[in-house]
Amino acid sequence: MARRADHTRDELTKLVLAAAREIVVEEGFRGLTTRKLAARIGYSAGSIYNVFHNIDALIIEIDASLLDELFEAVTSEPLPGGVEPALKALARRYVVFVQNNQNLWNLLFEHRLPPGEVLPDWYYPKLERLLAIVEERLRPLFDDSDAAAVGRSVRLLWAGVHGIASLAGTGKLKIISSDGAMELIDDLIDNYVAGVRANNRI
Amino acid sequence: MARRADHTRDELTKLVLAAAREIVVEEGFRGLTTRKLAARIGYSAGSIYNVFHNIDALIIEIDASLLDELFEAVTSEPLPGGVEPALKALARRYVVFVQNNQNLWNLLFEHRLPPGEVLPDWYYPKLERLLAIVEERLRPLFDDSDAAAVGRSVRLLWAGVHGIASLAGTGKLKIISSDGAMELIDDLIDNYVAGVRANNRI
DNA sequence: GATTGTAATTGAACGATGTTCAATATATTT
DNA sequence: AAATATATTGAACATCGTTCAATTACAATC
Repeated sequence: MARRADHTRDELTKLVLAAAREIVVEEGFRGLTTRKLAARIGYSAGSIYNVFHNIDALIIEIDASLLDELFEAVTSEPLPGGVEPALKALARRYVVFVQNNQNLWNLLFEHRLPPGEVLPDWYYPKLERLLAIVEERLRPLFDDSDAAAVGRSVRLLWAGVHGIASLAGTGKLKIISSDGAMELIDDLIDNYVAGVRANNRI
Repeated sequence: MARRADHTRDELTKLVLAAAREIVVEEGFRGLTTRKLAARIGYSAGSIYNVFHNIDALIIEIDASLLDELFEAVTSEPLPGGVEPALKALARRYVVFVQNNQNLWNLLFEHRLPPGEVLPDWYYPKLERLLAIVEERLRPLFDDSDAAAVGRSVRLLWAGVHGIASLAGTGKLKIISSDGAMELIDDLIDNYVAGVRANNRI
């Protein structure tokens, strides 16, 4: 059989992506194989390669859509005023999103590109605009001239929250129960921001 | 061929472990395969399964020895006095160790057990005694009665440093240059500890 | 409408992977 | 010397991602 006209190239792309997400949601990212994917959409494994260069490219696409959805989840409602409340609300939405999308989130953070491969250029802005939300709320704590310090804080908080959520999610370190993650994050924000206030006297 | 007496069971175990570490150091943890491992020690792939239940068990063993070495690296010299200097020194030794053992460290934090499998009981104390070092230095910041708060801080700082080192190491988020990781960690310690001091007034 | 060109789809194949296991050969015990 | 136990192997199994010649349907051209 060849050249069915069941779907356009574009439809097929979306079909593959949707089926891949389903598999990851149901079975985790170890369950995502080309043959299972092909079976689910009623095409052959080879057809996937007509639409994606390889499985890594597929995964990157899923990751990208996840980041878009995180942005959506984090910005859909207005944030409360005040630095700490805003940051805590952001972190809470982040953690809730991660918990609601555990398997997909694991895909995003546990998947490693083969050595030498790099993420496509369009990928990074999706992250940057997430960082920008944090930066906006953090800026009042710093002197206008000290843009470097703000950038540092944003990245530090992002990495910190990621570290907590990651260790809580995998349980690998047995450090943090999933419930306790939010507690730790609140602690981090409370004390870090207090420290910044104290050290910057603003 | 069968039943050579080249090595005792114990020697073979150590041979396998040593060869596995070499491979990971040289090629990253994706390079670690049973056949390559077998070839390097001059045995067949099947022999590895005489000594380790499977590859995951082997990796856990490598992880464990790495944690032991980290403990060694972190405690070999006395820490400076004062909370911030001690914590920063600890973090610095941690980061240096991670940088000096990048591929092995990636193995430790990127390897995931298959769903359902759990780490053996003897694994966790190796982590706990690392956390205990941090806790010892952090305790002066807290009221004696507030043991929960100290525990939170320890785990939070550990997860935060892990998050920073992890994102710096993988470059996946393009957030942090490897050089900048230490800067972020210092920032975290400086401001977090200042915040704890301010909030606890001790 | 017939001919040509283009692009999609497949199934088989390739070289890997982790793991299992009967067969075998050596040590050890009786 | 015979019997038992154990270490070792190599082939086999079921996977995996990926490639590609062959096939077929559609689109463009005449």
